[in-house]
Amino acid sequence: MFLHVDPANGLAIYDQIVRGIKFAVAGGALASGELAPSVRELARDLAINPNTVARAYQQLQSDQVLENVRGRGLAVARGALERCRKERVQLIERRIAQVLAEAHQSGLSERQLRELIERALAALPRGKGGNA
Amino acid sequence: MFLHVDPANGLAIYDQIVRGIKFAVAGGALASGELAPSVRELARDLAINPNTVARAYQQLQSDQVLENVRGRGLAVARGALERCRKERVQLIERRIAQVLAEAHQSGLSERQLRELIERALAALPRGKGGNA
Amino acid sequence: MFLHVDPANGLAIYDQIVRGIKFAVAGGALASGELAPSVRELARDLAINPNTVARAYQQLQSDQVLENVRGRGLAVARGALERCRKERVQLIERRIAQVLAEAHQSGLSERQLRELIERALAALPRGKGGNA
Amino acid sequence: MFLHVDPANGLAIYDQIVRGIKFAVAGGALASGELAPSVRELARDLAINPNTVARAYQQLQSDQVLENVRGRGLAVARGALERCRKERVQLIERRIAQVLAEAHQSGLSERQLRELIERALAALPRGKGGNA
DNA sequence: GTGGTCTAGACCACC
DNA sequence: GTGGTCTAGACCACG
Repeated sequence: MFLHVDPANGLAIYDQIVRGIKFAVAGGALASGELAPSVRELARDLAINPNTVARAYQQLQSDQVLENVRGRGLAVARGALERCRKERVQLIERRIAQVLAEAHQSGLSERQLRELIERALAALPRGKGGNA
Repeated sequence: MFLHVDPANGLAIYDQIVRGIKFAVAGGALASGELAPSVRELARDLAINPNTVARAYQQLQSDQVLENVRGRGLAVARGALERCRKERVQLIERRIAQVLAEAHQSGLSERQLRELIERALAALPRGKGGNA
Repeated sequence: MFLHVDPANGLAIYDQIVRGIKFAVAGGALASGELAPSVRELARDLAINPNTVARAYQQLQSDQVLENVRGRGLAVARGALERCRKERVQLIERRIAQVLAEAHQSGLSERQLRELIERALAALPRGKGGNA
Repeated sequence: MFLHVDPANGLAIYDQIVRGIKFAVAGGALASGELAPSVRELARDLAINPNTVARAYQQLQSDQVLENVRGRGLAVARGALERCRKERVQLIERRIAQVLAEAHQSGLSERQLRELIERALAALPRGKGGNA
């Protein structure tokens, strides 16, 4: 399964699903035209309320990442790959900028910041990046 | 004034106050024993409800950053400086690690990440850090 | 209902709720994982304002006695039983020590003190203790 | 000085003064007819606000422990000794009963209670009791 | 003047 | 349905 959900994440569950699906599309795990897992199936797999999955899928439709294929389910929309890749970079870029700005404004010097960043980068699991 | 509040920040207002006071202590703007702005004064200055300030101050007391001096107001507690500095670094470290891990897990390579980070660092306002 | 509140107690209502819930956990009336009464329900039962209950529950969360289960309510946290038992004994021990020290310092002899204590113990309702 | 005040006691300062004076009378440190320290003197000695002392003295007058002697100050009233002794015992008795009842109701057995009490009694400073 | 508490009622996001 | 947040206004004790 390409999707994990952590109820204690702080982020809303439905939001984690939205992000998870978008990242799956951006990373190629879900190709254009392919069907996303059904609401019931995903809800069962993640052990969450189907309403929550439905809400996430609704937003993914309004974001034009998924589209309803009558009688078959929800498929990855045409053009979703580019949209998701762009959004992913934008999203991450914005969050990085925000966190760094906040940190800097709190009184830490850029030197101290770089040190923290290097430590964080060193702690990353190896060999997963670069698929997109 | 060493404190700003943005109601559209996503973060709760009372939480922004808590963080703001803690950062002010960590950065030396509020020294041990000094009185924090009174509930009513801060509420007036920030144009928010006194209860919201009171709630923030309440939490700051349970975090041992402020302490009640009966009839005079809330003073910065002994040991608050160290506590706030430690907490500031921990908080920022945790957020940086979280954002980078998320970004990396989303499929970006470390090289791409570094590029985004450099762009964000370059965009920081100069010459404010290093006070602590 | 395992919880009573007396507005004329001197102790703040929200504090009585905090203590009541902790004692309920310590005494086994609320087991780990079980949901505490909802804010609105408890407010209705105790005939007080929901905000007052919410405030108590807020503190119980920061004390790691309750934890938020999104959309379902507040559940007794893991480890809350031990925490509450320990705290109960500490709290009572501290109060007893404080009262006795005060009494002794006020000029009563230990003999007089013991007499008062025996009278108080004799006045206790029988057969309720010993559950923990 | 027969009087100590602890601003971090939780108990209001003026109340600590009231109790302190009453206990001083009950214990014989202040005899009937003797003058209590002046408001200014006591305020200086305890490093507190004169208003606070004045408030305590006001209550002591309404409790008939002190009485105004025109031009000389506040003297211990006739009959104050008996009144204070009685009140002292009542006060302590009530507090002991309350604490023990609370403790017992919280789920502790009488055996556990006795153990806590013995520990507290053992921790008392020796040889001060019995003056009254 | 200070903070502490409580009530009342509103709006929000989430499940 | 759940809790979380904010506003508004009142009353209290304390110094």
